[in-house]
Amino acid sequence: MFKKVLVAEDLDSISIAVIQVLEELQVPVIHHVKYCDEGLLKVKKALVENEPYDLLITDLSFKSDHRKANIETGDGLIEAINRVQPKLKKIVFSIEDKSYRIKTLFNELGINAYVSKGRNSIIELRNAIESTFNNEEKILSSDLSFNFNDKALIEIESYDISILKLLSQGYILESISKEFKDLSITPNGTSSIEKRINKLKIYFKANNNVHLIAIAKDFGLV
Amino acid sequence: MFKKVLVAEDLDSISIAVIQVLEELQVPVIHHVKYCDEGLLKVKKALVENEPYDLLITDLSFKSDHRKANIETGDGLIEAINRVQPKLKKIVFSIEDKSYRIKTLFNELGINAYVSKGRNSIIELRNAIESTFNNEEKILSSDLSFNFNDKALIEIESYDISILKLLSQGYILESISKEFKDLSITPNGTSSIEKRINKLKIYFKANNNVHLIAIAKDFGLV
DNA sequence: GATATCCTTACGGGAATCCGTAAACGTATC
DNA sequence: GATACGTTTACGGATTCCCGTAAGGATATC
Repeated sequence: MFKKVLVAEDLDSISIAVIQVLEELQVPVIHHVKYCDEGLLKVKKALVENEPYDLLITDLSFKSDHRKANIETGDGLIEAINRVQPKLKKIVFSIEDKSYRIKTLFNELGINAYVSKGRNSIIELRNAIESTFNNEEKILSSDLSFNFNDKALIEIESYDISILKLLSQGYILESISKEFKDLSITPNGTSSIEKRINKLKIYFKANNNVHLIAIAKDFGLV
Repeated sequence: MFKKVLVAEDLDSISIAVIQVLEELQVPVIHHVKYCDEGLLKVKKALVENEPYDLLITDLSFKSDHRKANIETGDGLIEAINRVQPKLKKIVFSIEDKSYRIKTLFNELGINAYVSKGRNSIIELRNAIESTFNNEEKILSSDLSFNFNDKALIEIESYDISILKLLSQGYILESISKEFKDLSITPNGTSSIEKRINKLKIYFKANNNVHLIAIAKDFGLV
């Protein structure tokens, strides 16, 4: 079993249960952080001291509070860790259940397992830890039934997300076009952006831009 | 201390910790349900058997799954329980931290305490349970710093929420007007609704309707 | 190099919004 | 009943969105 595990989870009500699982699995060293920044520090320190972690279990969303944080999300934490210890095994334990979000975690951040917080997630988490230890790949908790080959949501790319983000911030077409030109994002003509928004509206069955943003928010895209 | 407590919480990773707290407080009977419907049933059954609960601890949001549910939220559960056992003491334990939402819980559903899930919420929950037992009123966990007398968000009333809801569903002004006429909600002229949307835009510093809905989503108003 | 194809951009008319002003209505007061 | 006041509704012009069509540009194929 794993020898040294780091848990990044802000809610104490949840970390208690996660740590309990690790104890049951007889993990000798279990560390727990409530802030992403702290997590990165611990990983770096462990590397320097030549006693690196061999597993990270992290949440995705962290509450912000009075402390100013450099890294605010689990995504960010993983990204930062990938730069210093890319081979660290990573399990994400989060409430998020949107296939788009989860796929990018596997494909772009190289996580080993995703466990969705739910009614029977503790046993799922336990299984995921064991499977990860046995070098299985792309482990998904069983309540997530989407297919990895499903192209549907992969088609939505970062370009679309950028448009949706700006729309949700109150930008009008012309401003988006200008912003894209400044950032050298192409295509950036108002027409092209308009066309793309149209596709999104068809895809999400949205009546208008207001509706579209409401749906995008529900999907956790922005 | 309380003699019979019902915990309504779908996430097993959280309920473990909540139940642990109740055990530490020496509550002799602790029941736990993962679905709202089940919670209502248990409360009714306990009443019939003349062994009613004396405390409810509930989450607000419950994941939906294959099971078809009549009550889908903690709000709904409390509302239903209020009809059969209005004097039952109620603590809400949720991640929600929007003052608007929390105020309505106290004012309209008569909850006794609100504990926000956070980095030190278990001790807060424990305190809230004890305070509730001692008949203290309107207990808020300490990380929620808003003022009960703060008028700001109280001004947003259900009429505004209705407008925002319909907007977020892709309705145009005229359709909203028609819908309001059907439901006998007044005022229902397109002009009045337009004016109200304008006020909301000013209030939330939104540039346009798209922006407004994005903000409303963030605030958890719709 | 001619042709086809795809992608990007431009343009224009109609619909919905944004925003200010004014009329109609309801209620209270005298 | 006349007046005043606040709320609701109506109207109109400017802006933006919406949606279709078409022109311009790049690339691939022959």
